[in-house]
Amino acid sequence: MIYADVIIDISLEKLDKTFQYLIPKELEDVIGLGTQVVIPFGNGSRRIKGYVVDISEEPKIDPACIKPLCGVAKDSLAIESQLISLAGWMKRNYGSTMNQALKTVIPIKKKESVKEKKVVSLVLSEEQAKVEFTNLVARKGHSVAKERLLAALMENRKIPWEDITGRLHVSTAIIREFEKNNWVSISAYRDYRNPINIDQGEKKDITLNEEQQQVVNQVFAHWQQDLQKTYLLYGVTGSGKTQVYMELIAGCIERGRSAIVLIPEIALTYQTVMRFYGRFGNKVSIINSRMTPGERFDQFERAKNGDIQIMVGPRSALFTPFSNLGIIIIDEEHETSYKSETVPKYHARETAIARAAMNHATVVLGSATPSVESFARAKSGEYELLTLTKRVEEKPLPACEIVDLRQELRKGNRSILSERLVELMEDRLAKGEQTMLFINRRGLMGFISCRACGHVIKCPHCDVSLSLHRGSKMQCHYCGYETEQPKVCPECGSKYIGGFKAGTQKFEEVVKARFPQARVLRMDMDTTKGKNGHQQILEAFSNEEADILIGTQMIVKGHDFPKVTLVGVLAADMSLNSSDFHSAERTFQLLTQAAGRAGRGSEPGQVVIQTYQPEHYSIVAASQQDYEKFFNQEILYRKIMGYPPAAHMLVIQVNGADENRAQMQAERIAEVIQRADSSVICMGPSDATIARINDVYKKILYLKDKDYQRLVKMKDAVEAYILEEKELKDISVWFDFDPMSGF
DNA sequence: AGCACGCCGACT
DNA sequence: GTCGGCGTGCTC
Repeated sequence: MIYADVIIDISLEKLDKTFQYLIPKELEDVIGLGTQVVIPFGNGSRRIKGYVVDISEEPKIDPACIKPLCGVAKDSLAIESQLISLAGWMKRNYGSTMNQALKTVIPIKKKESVKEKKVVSLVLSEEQAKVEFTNLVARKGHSVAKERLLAALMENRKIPWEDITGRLHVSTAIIREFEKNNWVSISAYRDYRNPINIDQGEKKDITLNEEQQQVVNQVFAHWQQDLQKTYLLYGVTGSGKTQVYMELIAGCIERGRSAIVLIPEIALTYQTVMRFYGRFGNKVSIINSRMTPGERFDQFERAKNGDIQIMVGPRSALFTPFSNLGIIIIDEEHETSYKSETVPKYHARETAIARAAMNHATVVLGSATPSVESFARAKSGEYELLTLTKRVEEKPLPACEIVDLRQELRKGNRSILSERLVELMEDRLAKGEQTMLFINRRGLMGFISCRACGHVIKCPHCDVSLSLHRGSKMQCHYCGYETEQPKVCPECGSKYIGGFKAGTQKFEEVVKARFPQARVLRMDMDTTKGKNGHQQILEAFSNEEADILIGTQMIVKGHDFPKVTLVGVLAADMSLNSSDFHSAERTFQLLTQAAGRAGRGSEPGQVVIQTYQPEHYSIVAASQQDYEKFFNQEILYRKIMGYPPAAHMLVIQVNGADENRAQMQAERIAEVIQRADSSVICMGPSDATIARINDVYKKILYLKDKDYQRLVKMKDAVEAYILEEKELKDISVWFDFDPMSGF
């Protein structure tokens, strides 16, 4: 007996679960994941449509209660089926429930998200209505609901559907009856929101340089036979990867296929988007995180209807329902934002390749600093490598210097600004050129510690250091807990307790004090809170309203400031010291990108990297802008240590409010894994880096194996165990394959 | 969403 | 007792 898990019309949140149906023998070959089927539903077995989301041989309920499904729906939408089977793929490979996977793939139509409002309007004339109303009243309280509705309609001839079922509390059966009696009419209307409220960009004719053209030709040549292939476009900063993307997209559209362009959220700026509008006009749509769910939903509808051919957006744009997808481009493919942080914890790169395989489409991964994983695959021939080695207009790479902060300290300079950096900044100020100072705040920064005993002030709920904010308030970044800064150390009573000076705010003060004549701008989470906070600051800096821009990661992503000739990296090792095997890779990427900001205009650029570890290979390679040198060192380290891409990892996180129970269950899960396959390396359980968030304890199991599918099997074994154990209700288990950030 | 079931008050 | 209306809960 083969059963199918069927999800009823996904647009309805209330029926957000699957139902099991028996697959008739003659349909066993026809029905697969994503097939749209007709099923008997509810009392009276009325026939409705649903999608097959899973197939199994085990009945989940009493088999006698399972009805056979009626058949395959004829007018089934190929795109939806495809996205549903993609969701199934994600469920299998990343670990989640089918519903979680479906929700990431298909946006749920909430009431407000589809702007399709049903309105009930009165057909009866005022006199007729009065007559009917008195008739109802004459029944002396037998039809209170009908009275309510009719009275409301007499006051207001048009009432939205939700108001009737909600505010008036009248059931739909009554509205239907009114309609049948021809008392009211029900009308629905919809209109799309259009995010493109910018004027058409000026069209620039782009001519590719020889190298770019060659890369494009290489892909086109392959398209003669087949579109399905994955490329890694490795191009140094400023080599014009975007032009190549656009040429490929144009070629794709000529062939009648659509394109998806993924861009990290942080780089999804006005500038970037305008380049696409400039070239492709109204064929393009965008989605971003600032849009409401409704706006995003509308853009997906436009894609489904074929109104647009190109979708530009962050990770989630991968699920744009194009039926004739031809190419998926992932810009800055090394970015961590391509890995989902919520279950299913999918990676856009792998998922894109899986989706492309369903459409016979091309995937192009682009980066100046490819992830070690991708570059290794390109080297092994799994991806085809395309390279751009020349900067557009042959601009030289900036000159890079490393400053050893240990020596600065020996010289007696306790400031965070080295002598060399100060000297160069003064020079730029005198010449009227701009400086960017980059600070990596994702380290141990801005916390309060005691210099006498070393005690660090932490959040009582989350076990992370509190950071100092304006005034003397201290706040937890995870849960928002706030407290007053203590005057003496709560541990030893020493009064030598204070901030570790290094937040962007603090740093801005230092720079302002050192260069009182300079105009300084700061860009971080605090100053970009407003709607266009980002853009305002970047525009101000671009218009030369400031001499110095201080900021975190967000200032190094893809903005062109021609007047910037000096980039200072304040403490390169900050990211180097995190407890994550990606730390060297992250550092190299950040440094390379920060350096790439210098010398975008006519004047050559200069870069100063301050560090306590000047001999570290990622810093040396970054200063020389030598990716391959870095890669060769890094891949060696990954191989020795058995980290991806040399092996695959699976992190299993066990969450529970009761620490002992979480620990015990984590141990049980470890046993389950050992029993399932003792050759898989399984470590832990141990505490997560942040052992407790919002009073939920997190225990970590960590598996390693060369074979990804073997880890998938371990995940399946754990899932089966959880399903079996009813007493696991109070704990939750998450899977994270090849994690990108710490855990 | 739609359908049955069961409760409740009024009327034969 | 029975009938119609209305709220509630379930649908493999």
